[in-house]
Amino acid sequence: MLENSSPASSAGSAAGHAYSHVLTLPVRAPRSSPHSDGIAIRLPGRSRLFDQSEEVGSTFEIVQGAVMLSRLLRDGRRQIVDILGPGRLFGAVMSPVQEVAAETLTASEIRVHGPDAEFSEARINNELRLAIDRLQTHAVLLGRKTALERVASGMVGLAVLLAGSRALNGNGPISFRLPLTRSDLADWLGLVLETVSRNLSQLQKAGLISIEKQDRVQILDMAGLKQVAAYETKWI
Amino acid sequence: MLENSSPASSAGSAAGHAYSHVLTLPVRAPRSSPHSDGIAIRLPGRSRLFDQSEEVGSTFEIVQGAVMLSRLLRDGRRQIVDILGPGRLFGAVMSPVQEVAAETLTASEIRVHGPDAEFSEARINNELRLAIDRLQTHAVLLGRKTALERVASGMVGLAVLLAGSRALNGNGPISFRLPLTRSDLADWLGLVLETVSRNLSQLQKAGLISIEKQDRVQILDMAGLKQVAAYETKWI
DNA sequence: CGTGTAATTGACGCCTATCAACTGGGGTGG
DNA sequence: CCACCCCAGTTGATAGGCGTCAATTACACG
Repeated sequence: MLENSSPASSAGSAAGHAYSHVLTLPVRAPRSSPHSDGIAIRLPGRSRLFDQSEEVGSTFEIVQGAVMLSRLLRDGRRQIVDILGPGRLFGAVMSPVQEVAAETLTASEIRVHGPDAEFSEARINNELRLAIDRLQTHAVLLGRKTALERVASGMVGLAVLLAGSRALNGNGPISFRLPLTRSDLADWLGLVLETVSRNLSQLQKAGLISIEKQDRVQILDMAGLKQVAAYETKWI
Repeated sequence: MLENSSPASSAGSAAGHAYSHVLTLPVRAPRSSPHSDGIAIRLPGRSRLFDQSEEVGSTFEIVQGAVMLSRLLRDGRRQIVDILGPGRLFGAVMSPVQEVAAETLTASEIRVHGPDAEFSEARINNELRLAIDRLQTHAVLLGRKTALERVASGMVGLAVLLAGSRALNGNGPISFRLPLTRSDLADWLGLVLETVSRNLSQLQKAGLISIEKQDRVQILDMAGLKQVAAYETKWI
């Protein structure tokens, strides 16, 4: 027979979650008038917005903060498929049947729009196209980059997300708090957490970044980091 | 210093292309009246529709056949990010600035719509959402599946694309011609061509598929294949 | 029938996963 | 306020899966 040892090892990182105090808030569509532009709610980090395969009628708009979208295989393997920052939409408008789970990474302000909320088609199309572009970029990372390139790419991407796109070109040192655990990073970059840790250390030894207190990241040489990341020229 | 040996090995499979007689047809927007529903053209397999980073004003609609979208890293590493079948749209409407190259896989009939073509917003949104769903599914494959699972998933996906979605549930043997070389499959599944070949052989030895003349595929046990593929239940 | 390219298969090596021990930082309770 | 605990993170040793290199076979096309 055909022995296929599916590595359900990363299941541990998916099931037993990083933060035990995850609040699963019953976020539901606001009962307000139609055509409202939604109510804004404040959520702590690690709040579950909705689960994979859950029926979701609302569309969510990130006012500030960050949200990750992830998929699970039945044996528990997890892939974080996207990470979103301010301005981005997700939820009902982005996919009729939810195929992902959504969770805040940092304390966030999220605007919740009911099923009858009116977005301009141009806005929706634009958001959908942005999502496709990010997913295609990530496919290249997952399919064709080495572990070191992935980790470097991840740091560049998070710097842009958390410190603004000026991070890409400005040459002052950029710093931000890592809102992802090593296990999250691994599930985003298609690695295991030890490999993420090792390669972060390597980037640090090379003088490209520095990490303090495990989650304070400072990018010391953005140009060098992008080069290691095999970063595509046209981005953002 | 930081030694990063980027595996530009798959460059060979990207640069020196599989079929040397690729015709780069100057497909341009039809000069016909606005609001036309486009002209249909017939193309042989391996016709390049547009290149990565090329300015493309037209939107393409697959009447019949199949098209692959791919991205290249500067060192030549290639990732096939999506494979499309009849009914699908790609080109201008799908992304304002092209970030992918598009090439037919099989002899195809493609409808070319000029920049001012009118698609219903619902149609466009639906196409964009489908693309996102496929890309998310592929991210799970690239980030979290083993080589055997990837190859099995690829065969299931191609069966659906080339033999219709009835392939998924019907229990008669499904057969189709593989329109991808082993090198293409590798660039799609995030592997090298030898690994693809080995795992196809393994699926064959397990009695799940059979391959004749290198490109005649027959799926003998779809249920078993889906199981090996770690195929998600809700699909198509 | 001969040639060129794709595909298969084998041998080997390396990168990343796995397993395990240890370290560090934050929170809590005495 | 400090000591302890718990869990995230780091680092090392080892293993294994997939990539690499190379030789052979199969197939398509003249």
